[in-house]
Amino acid sequence: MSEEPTIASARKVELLEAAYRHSLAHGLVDLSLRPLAAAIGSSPRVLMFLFGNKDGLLRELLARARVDELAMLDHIREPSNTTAIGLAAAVERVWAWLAADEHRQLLKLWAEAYARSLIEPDGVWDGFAATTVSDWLAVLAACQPPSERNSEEGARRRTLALAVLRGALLDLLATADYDRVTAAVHYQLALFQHRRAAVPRP
Amino acid sequence: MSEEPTIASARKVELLEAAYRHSLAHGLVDLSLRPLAAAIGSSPRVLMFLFGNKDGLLRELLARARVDELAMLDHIREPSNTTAIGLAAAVERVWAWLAADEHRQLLKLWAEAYARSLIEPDGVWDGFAATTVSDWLAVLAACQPPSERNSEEGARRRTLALAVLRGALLDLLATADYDRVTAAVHYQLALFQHRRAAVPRP
DNA sequence: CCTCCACTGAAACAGTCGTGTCAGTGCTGT
DNA sequence: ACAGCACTGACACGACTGTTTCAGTGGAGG
Repeated sequence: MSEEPTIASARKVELLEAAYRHSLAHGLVDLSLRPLAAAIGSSPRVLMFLFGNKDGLLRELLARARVDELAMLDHIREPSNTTAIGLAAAVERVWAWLAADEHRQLLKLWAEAYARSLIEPDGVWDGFAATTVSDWLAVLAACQPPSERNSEEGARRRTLALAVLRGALLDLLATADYDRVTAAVHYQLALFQHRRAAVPRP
Repeated sequence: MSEEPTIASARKVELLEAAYRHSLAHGLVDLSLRPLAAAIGSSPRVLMFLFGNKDGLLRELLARARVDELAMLDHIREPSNTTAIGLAAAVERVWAWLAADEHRQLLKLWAEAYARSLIEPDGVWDGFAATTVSDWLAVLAACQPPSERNSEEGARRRTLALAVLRGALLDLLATADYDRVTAAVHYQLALFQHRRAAVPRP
């Protein structure tokens, strides 16, 4: 009666990786066990055995996608783990990663999960959107110099940086117009050089 | 043999409006005819008769949502139809509309349709994401003074403005942290006052 | 050798899906 | 009064869904 493993195993990670590749290509909306199993050389019976149920598989797929996302975030501050590289440099590096062709599928999957978690905040999608917001904000904060990091203006600046990156990403995913969107991001980088702008109206 | 109206009719617009309200509350992902019909006091048979098939209904729902979106865009330049109000003022007005509580559901529906059209570019969702990008960019361009409108920098500025609005919207929908996100948008408005920033590196 | 255990195949379960069929309603114009 | 049209109810069809039941594999450890 050990019908609920939920732990790792060689075959499980192998199938999860295959299912992940399939999800990157076809999205999660229409995911169903029989076609998925047929595509990755397995059977619905095995998927149920290894992941408990469909929600368990979905959860592990989202976790797998999150691994790729967090790996990117770690790479941002890589060259200098000790000194803060500044918000502008962080935005530039993140954008270089987001705009790369090979990440297009992953980012579309991310957008799908994000939107889904806005509509169905319960169950599998619970907190996905809110989690990525705080993940990214934390990384951007870590890139700010300490004096800026703890100020009110610093919080505004990193929330704004996150908005620019996410908004530009949405644009890029829809239009694939790399030049126009990248020019806009670089324009923002120039604006960011003006460290202390006039404080907005109260 | 008139089994395909696809045109307007009193009952049709009434049911479409009811289905639209239902979609705002529950999203489009799990929409299916029988529960929907039961919720809005109709029957799957009638929905099929009036909309042809489920895709027809979905198409009209997306069109209905687009009506609300375009009505907002028209309201942006309302007070002065003749003179351009400038990009910063346009962003401020759009953000006021986006951040209003009563539009939260519509904007979540919009996010869902946007993400879906990225993953399934064919069929019902065809071009939804790309269309909204160009719709909004056109409105922002119309708000720019003519001298700015046709310049390279003007194009960068409105693409950036769109990214800030969309990114801030994503943040707001996920965290509902109105104060933090609005402060970031206002910070960007201050940055926008510096009309001619240093040109980004080539 | 024999047992245990991770894994698998085939088939069936009850339920839901979109859609089609056939038969009506009830109101409108003539 | 009668024809026509917009709309509706009841029901069945085949396909597909997640999940379960039962019966096996095959290899590793005692």
